[in-house]
Amino acid sequence: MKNVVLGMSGGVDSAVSAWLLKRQGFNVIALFMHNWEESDDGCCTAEQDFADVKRVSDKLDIPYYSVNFAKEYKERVFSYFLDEYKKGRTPNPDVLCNREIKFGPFLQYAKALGADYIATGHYCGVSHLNGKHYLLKAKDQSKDQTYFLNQLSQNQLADVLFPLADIEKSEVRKIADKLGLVNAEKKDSTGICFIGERNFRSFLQNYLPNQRGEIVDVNGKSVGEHIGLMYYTLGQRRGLGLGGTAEGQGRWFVVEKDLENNKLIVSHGDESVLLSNSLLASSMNWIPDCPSESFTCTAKFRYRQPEQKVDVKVLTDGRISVNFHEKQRAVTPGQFVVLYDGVKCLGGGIIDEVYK
RNA sequence: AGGGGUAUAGCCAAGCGGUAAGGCAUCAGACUUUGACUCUGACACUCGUAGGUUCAAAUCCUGCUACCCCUG
Repeated sequence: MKNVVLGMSGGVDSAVSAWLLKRQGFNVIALFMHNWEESDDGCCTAEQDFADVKRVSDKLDIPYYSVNFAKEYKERVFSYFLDEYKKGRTPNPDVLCNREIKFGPFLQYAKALGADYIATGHYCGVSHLNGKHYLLKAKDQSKDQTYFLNQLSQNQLADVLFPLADIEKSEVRKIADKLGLVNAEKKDSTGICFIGERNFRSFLQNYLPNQRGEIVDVNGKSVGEHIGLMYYTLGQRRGLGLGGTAEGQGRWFVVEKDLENNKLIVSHGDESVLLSNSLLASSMNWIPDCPSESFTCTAKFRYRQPEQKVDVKVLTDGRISVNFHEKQRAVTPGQFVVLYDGVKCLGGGIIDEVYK
């Protein structure tokens, strides 16, 4: 009997994953990760989650353990997260969390425990052909999480199982309900992985100094004050506090950050200034290999966005240039561009430059 | 201290005697394993202020106050 170490979060997805794996004949071991030390009042959600892991594991009659990677998380994910914000970019920590934690120390720990495979409750699939490993989109397109896994290497994908590849989310809920799992109705978790949902501003404020500055419109006219550039991202409209003008109605959007002068540049009503035609991305990861020097495929520039048609060119330094068939709104440096060919996720990279 | 204009929620802004449109912001939900976007809902017993006319005023009249503009 093969051993599978399953990352169990306390949520319904990984719980049902455990049952599915067990039904497939695996010897399932649940492993809960504790990766963030709550220093503030964000009261013990991790403990709550672990309590759910216990109850689910008992119900399914599988052993469970807990492991703490808070140090690794801080060093490999959180530091990057803060660095990006310092540069005025908008990072996606959860992509890194997968590459650096779940498929890093967690994977190694599982192997040390004697795992033949690791598994997670991600909505995505994996397939293997001629020694190559492919990352596939989930059957439930609306929940597909390949975007967050675009940085996984061949080694990281070699021995992983994704039990939810072919199951709709609604089905997962039904199974949990039928099994009588305590988290059958538990709300999906959101917010930064392991850190959770919290007031973004007050959270960041604990780690980064913020400097108030001027908000100016596209013509350079001062229209307000911002509370620190790091709190804003391109295309954002909430939190600006800017009201109506005599010129007409419309919403204000963040168009650009001027780090040098600590100015936030906004546009009123006209969103066309947020549209771009192409981008440059680095830190490319290919799954399994770069298809060719230039090709056409689809891409996402952020999670939960419909795929867009693009032309990709691989540059000599390994970066890629991506041209959009249709202009895209608010493509943002720091976010990942993830490429797809049908159901296959081809990999992705970090957006460095965006061109109008 | 000559003349003219404007004063409606945090910001724009309808209303022109019959019992306060709309937009933005804000807040709350929904959506969401980033940050956003998006969607839904809430949001002026009151119209600068004090009086007056009227069955009835934000709407008409008068005084006051504030701001703006023009001429001195």
